[in-house]
Amino acid sequence: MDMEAQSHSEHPQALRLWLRLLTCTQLIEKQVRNSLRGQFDTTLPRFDLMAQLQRNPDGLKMNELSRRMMVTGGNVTGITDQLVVEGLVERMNVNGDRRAYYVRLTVQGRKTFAEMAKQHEDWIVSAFEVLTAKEVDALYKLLGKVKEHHHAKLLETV
Amino acid sequence: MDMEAQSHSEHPQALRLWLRLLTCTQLIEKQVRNSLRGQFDTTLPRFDLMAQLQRNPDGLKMNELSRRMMVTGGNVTGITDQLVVEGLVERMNVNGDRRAYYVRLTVQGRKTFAEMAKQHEDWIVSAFEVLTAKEVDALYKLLGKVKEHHHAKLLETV
DNA sequence: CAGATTTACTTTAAGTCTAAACAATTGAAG
DNA sequence: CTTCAATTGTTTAGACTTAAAGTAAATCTG
Repeated sequence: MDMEAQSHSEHPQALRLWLRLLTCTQLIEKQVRNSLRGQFDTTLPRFDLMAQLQRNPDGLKMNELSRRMMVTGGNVTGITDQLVVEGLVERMNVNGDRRAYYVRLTVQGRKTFAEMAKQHEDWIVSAFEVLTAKEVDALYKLLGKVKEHHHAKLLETV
Repeated sequence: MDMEAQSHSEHPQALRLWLRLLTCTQLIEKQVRNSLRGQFDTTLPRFDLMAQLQRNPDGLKMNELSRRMMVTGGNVTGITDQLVVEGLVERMNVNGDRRAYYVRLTVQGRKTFAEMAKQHEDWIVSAFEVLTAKEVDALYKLLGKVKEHHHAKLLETV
């Protein structure tokens, strides 16, 4: 029993697809959240922020984090504050711009994230292990079209 | 620039797929949230709850709503309270069980939801209009496998 | 039928997220 | 140089979400 249960047959196929897409994402996301909490006593937003920093060892400015994580700046402020208190990330001044700073992983942050990332990868691989390599690729391409279409629509009215 | 930007090539394809799945879902979901707020001054959770009730005209009990919406009971309590205040849903006693009640749409609720649902359907159809009917079907089936696999995994260890 | 367990729902505390208002700094135009 | 606009980040108010504890009613069990 979930979101897409009982989607009526008169609904266009697009609506059923949307409900299923949402259900799949939520199922996997909930499992990742629970595992992060149970095994590492942390949360998905914290993990996501650290993942961005792991990919950018020199650090990212707040607005860059905000853009990459697709959340508002105020949100990033709060999550960063917590990670700073936990000693996992640090704020560093930007030469020539006293408004901004770089956020980057501390040594402890890199170590902690590496452990989590390994587990996280296993969870994700497990979530899709039912698909063949070809199916993964097909799914990836189809979603790519949807994503590009969304992007194109945004530019349309500019 | 989004979540899946810069996913490193050494990451397994499953991880890239997950980031893209997440990105697609978030893009569409954010657009729906914004439109619901802008055009109807309401939120996605309120809409989702009303959508469940629309499909079940006789009403649903709180735990049924919770299961279908895949959120906790406490959450449903809060959303229902608001919709009751707004006159869009009502609580009705259940014969023979004084702990429970049915939640169902009021006349006003049905009317309001019908207007929103029409728009909502357009937004969703538009999100996937880039795909052919065959592609929609393929995507639907692939996600179905992922969903069933998740379900099967849960039963595994019982 | 009395006590214990389960079920249905609510409340609470804490984290997440947003939009909007705010503060500080930078940069550009006159 | 001065003013004005844009940029960077924070704060605030409000909604959503969860897990866990709490309340009340139903059900099971001896």
